[in-house]
Amino acid sequence: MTMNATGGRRRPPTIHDVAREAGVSRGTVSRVLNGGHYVSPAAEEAVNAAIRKTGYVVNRHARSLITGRSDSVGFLLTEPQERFFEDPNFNVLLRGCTQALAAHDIPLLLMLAGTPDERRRIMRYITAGHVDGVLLVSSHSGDPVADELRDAGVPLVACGKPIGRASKMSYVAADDRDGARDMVRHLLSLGRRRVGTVTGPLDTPGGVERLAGYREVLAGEGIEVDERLIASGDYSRAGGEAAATRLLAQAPDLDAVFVASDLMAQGVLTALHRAGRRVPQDIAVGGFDDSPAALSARPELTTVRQPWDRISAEMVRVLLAQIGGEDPAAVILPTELVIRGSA
Amino acid sequence: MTMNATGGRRRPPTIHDVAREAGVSRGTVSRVLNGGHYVSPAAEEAVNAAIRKTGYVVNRHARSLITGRSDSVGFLLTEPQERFFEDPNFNVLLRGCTQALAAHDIPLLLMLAGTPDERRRIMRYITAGHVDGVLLVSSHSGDPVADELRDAGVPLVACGKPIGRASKMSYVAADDRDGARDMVRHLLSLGRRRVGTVTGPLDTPGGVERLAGYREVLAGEGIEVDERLIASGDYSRAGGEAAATRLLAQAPDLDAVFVASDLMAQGVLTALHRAGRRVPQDIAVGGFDDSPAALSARPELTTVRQPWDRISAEMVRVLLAQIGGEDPAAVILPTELVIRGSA
DNA sequence: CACGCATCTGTGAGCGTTCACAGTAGAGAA
DNA sequence: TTCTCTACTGTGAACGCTCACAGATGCGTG
Repeated sequence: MTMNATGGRRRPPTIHDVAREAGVSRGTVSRVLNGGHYVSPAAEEAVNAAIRKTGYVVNRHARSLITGRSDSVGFLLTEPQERFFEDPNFNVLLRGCTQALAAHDIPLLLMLAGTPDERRRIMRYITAGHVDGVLLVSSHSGDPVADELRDAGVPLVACGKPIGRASKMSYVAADDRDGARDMVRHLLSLGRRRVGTVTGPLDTPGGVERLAGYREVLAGEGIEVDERLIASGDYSRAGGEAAATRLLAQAPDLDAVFVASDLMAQGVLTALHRAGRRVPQDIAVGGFDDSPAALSARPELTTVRQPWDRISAEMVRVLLAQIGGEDPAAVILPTELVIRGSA
Repeated sequence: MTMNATGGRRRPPTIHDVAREAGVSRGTVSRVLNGGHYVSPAAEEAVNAAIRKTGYVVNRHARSLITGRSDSVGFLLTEPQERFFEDPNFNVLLRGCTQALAAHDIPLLLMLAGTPDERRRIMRYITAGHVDGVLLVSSHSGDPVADELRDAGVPLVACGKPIGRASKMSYVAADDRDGARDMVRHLLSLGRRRVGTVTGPLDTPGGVERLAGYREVLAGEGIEVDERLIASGDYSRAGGEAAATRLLAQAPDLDAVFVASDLMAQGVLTALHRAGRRVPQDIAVGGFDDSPAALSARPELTTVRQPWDRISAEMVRVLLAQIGGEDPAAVILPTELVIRGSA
C-alpha cells in the first residue's frame, strides 16, 4: 500500500493510472475489468497487480454515463408510510433483496412514495434512468405506479401477484391460496366447525387469494359459507382487532378464525381476550406470514410461513434477468404450515 | 407533451436539446439548473418552459462525473442481520431518514455490512466516492467502521453517541441517561424499592448510558445499588427473557425492572409470566424506545420515548451540513416518559 | 470620453469510462 | 512464400454535464 495513509480525500486513481502502472493501455485495463476476454494472461496479471497496488475502484458515474446503465436498482414502496414500518414482512423482504443484490455488487436505492407528490418525483427519477429496474412492493390494484413503470419500459418485478393488470408483468408471490387452504384444513382437522376469517384488503392479491382458499376448502368439505363469518381487515393490528369484534357480534358461536396476516392476528387475540374467549380452547386462531409478530403473540401463533428469503432472492433474479433482456416471468413459491400454540 | 407516448425507452433529452428548444446555450441552461444566478428572467423562463416541454431530467451520472459528488448518501447498518429486522427502531429511523433526504431530492442507498466480507466491499464502495456521506447506525465500540470512514474523510453521522472514539465525530442521540433517570424515578414513585435493570450491551452507548442513569437515581435517593439487580442483555427478545430469569434467581424480591429496550422488555414479560409474577402488580416493568413492540406487549409497556422522527431529521441535517463543509456536530435530543399499563 | 464594474451569455475543455475500429503478431493453410 | 485467421492491444471519439474563461452589454463615475 503506497497511498494516503493520512486522512482527507486524495484524487482517486483512474483507469489511466492503472494502465500506466501495468504498462498497458486503458483499453486493456477496461477489458480486464469487464470479464477479461481477449486479454493475454500476462497482461491480465499485470493489470490485477496494478489495481491492487493503486487501490483502484471503477468510477461508476463515468461508466454509467457511457453505458446508460446505472448498476443500481430501486426498492419502491407505494404504501402509506405507517404500513411500511409496522409490517415486519417488509423488513425481511428489504433485507433479503439488499443481500441478494449485494452478491451482484448492485446497490439498492430505497424509495418511498407515500404521497402523490413523492410519487411524481420518484417516477421522474426512475424514468430518467437512474435505476436499471424496480422492485415494487405490495401495490393495491388502484395503484397506477406499476402500469406507469411498465409503460415507460422500466424493468419491474412486483412482490405479490398484481391484480387487474391487463398485460404481462413479472411478479414473485407465495402461493397464497394454497397456504390458506392448508390453514383452514388444519382448523377443520381440530374439529372446529364455525371457522371464520379476517381477510386482507380485497384490493390486494393476498386479500383476495387467501379468502378464495378459505372458501374453497369449506366448499370442498360441503360446509356452506356463512358470510357472517367473514370480516375484512387492512393488515394492521387495529384492523384485526376491529374485525374480530365484528365477527364476535355477528357470529357468537365462532370457534376458529383464519386471519390473513399475523399482525392482524395480534389484534384478533386482543379482541378475543377482551371478550373473555380463551385461545386456543374456545377459539383457535390461525395467522399468515410467520412474521416475527407470530412469536411475540401470546399464545404464539400457528401460521402459514411465507418463504421470504426465497421470495426476495427470486425477485432479484427475475429483475436482473429482465434487465438483461429476458421476458417477464411469474414465480409462485410454496408456503408451509407452522403449528404453534394458537391453533 | 410531444414525446414518446408509446412504450419503450427513447433516448432521453439532454441539456443540449433544452438549450436548442429555449434558444439559449448549454451554459445558461446549466445555470438555471443550478440555482438560476446570473440568468436573465426572460432566459430563465424560456429554459423552464423548454424543460417542461421536453421532459428533461438532469443526468446525474454526467453531473457526478464532473462535480465528484454523487448526490446520494448511504445508510449503513453494521449490525448482524437478525438485529436489523427484529428491531422496530431501525425501521422508523430508516423511514425518517429516507423522507428527510427526499426533501432534498437525495436518494438513500441502503447498505448492509453484516459479515467482514460485506464490510470490505462496502467500504471500498463508499471510499470510492459513490456516496457523499454516510448515516451510520448503532455501531458497537468494537466496530472499526466508524473510524475507518472518518479516517478516509467521509462525512459521517452516527446514530447514538459513539463510545471510546478518540476524536470528534458527528452524532445524534436521544438523552439516554436522562430518559433512564426519568423511568427509574417513576418506578420509585410507585413505591418500588427493589428496582432491577436489564441493560443493553455494555459496548453500546445505550447500554452504558441507561445503566448510568439507573445508578445515578438510586444513588441520589440514597439507595445502595445491589449488583444482583443488574443483568445485561443484548437488545433481543430472547436476551431479555434470559436476563429476567437470572434476575429472578439472584433477587427473588424484585418488585420492578427497568429494561433498556422494549424488545427485551417483551422477553422480560414472558419470563415473569412463566415465573407466575403478575405485571404490574407484583413487578412493574419499564421499557425504553417506545417502539411498536411497546404496544404489542401485554400489558402495554410503560416506556421512554425516543424522538425518532427528530433524530432522523437531525441526522440528515447534520450530515448535509458536513458534506457542505461544516464541522462535525453532536446533537442530543430529549426523551419522554410514556406511561401505560406495565408500570 | 474612457474606465471600471456588475450582469448576463456562449464556448471549449475535460471529468473517467467504454466502444468501435484499426492495428500488430504469430500460427497454420495454400 | 503469401495469404488468412485468430488472439491480442492501442487509440480516438464519444457519453452529458459543469466549470473557467472570454466576450458583450449597460450603467454609473472620474
